Amino acid sequence: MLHKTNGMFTPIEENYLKALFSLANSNGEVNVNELSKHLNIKMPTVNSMIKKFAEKDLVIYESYKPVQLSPKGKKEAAKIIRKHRLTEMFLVQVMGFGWEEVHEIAEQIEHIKSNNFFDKMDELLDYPQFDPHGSPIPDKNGKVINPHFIKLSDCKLNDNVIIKAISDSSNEFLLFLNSKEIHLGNKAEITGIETYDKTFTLKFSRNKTEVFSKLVCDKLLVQKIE
Amino acid sequence: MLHKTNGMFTPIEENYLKALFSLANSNGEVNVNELSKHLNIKMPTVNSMIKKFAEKDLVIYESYKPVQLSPKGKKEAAKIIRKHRLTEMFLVQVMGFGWEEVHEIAEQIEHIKSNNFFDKMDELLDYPQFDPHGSPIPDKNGKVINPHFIKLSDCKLNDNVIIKAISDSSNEFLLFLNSKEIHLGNKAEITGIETYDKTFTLKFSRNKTEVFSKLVCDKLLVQKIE
DNA sequence: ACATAAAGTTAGATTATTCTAACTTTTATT
DNA sequence: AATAAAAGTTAGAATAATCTAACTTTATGT
Ligand SMILES: [Mn+2]
Ligand SMILES: [Mn+2]
Ligand SMILES: [Mn+2]
Ligand SMILES: [Mn+2]
Repeated sequence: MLHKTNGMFTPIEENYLKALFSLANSNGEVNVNELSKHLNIKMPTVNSMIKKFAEKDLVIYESYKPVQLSPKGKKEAAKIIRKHRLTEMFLVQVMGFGWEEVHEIAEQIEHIKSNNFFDKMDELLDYPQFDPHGSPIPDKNGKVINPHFIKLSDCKLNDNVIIKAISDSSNEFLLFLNSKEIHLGNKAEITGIETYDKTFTLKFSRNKTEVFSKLVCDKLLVQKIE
Repeated sequence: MLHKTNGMFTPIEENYLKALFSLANSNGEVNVNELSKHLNIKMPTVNSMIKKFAEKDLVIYESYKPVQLSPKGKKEAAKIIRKHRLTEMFLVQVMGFGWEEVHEIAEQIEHIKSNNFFDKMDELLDYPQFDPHGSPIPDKNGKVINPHFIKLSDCKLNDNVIIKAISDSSNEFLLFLNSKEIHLGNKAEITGIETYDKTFTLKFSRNKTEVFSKLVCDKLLVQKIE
């Protein structure tokens, strides 16, 4: 048989690639230990997969050093993240799921082998730039834009902001936001900042004011307006 | 660890179950050999899976005899077929795919583990009874209705029929029907039957008459009207 | 009925992914 | 610097799904 040449990965390999992409620090490095914890797979297993990836030139790797996705690996990872985020957007916009329901399903659908399928989603959604949690959707070539949103907690008194994304998409946080009826795109003015504990008061409209702890404000990514 | 109790199958097991369901003859029996050919998996491999299925009470099996799905196995198979057919309908109706494009994608999506996902499809499609090829969609409990459509080739001169389903969903046949602009739901009158070779002439409307070979008429399933 | 062919089974090997236990290297702490 | 802890590796085994080769049973065709 001819040796495998092209970019066809198993769902398992795809999950490793995504994890490597997400966990990369500013130098693009990932510790085997972090990867192991993130994937909930023991270190020796992760170690063998890393070695396999090094063979396939998906990562740059030397024993006892952190791993780094190669340009090729980064591109492949971004393509899978694209499928994940497109799927989440599709599930919310077309199928009517809540943003707290989509991650688990997208985690599976991202592995479907059919470019047509994801192209059709893209078309139906009119080529969205962001997923339902405000994360950017990589393009078909694996290029990701960096929208440089800022943390709400880094804003000043009287700033006017739009909520653009969240840095924690856990069920608990999403359900918390649901309970306060906070959605991406909401505009608000910062009408108070408690200096003692950095609690923010936000005025969304005449009849809607909310008080958020620093914990929450750290997770809300915004853009200033005006 | 506790032993696995409930109905959670691997995609591979699900494909075996579906194949057993589809290949069953009138007595519900399937030969290992047919199964092997259908799945494109060698007989010894199929043999071991059958034995595993027998352990799990999904099939009734004795050495050197044909296999039979148990009631439990039949129910599980029908649930997967339900997901396959719902998906095909969704891909055509909601996403705008052609009926010749959906099978391969559905073959993968049928394995997604999320009842919510398929329930949402069902709801969006308003609880369809048939897939895009006219095959009945089993209900949530694995119950399948038998619509007893008849072969066009079994109809008589001057019969009026509606095309309800096709018994061959191969790409070639679907593209042939596309080229003639034949769709499910089309009505026609049989205006001619060549006795020599059973070629049918069908009048679809004032300006549309088609001549179909017996090969084609055998694959078109219809309902008589009036 | 006997021989051959077809279908089905068993045995043993292979690949992918995972684990635990034991070992090595690197990092942190006294 | 010595030691302990953490991180990383290696070795060896397990499971699921697959294969080929060899064997057995059943069916078929004279
Ligand atoms: Mn997600
Ligand atoms: Mn995944
Ligand atoms: Mn199909
Ligand atoms: Mn399938």
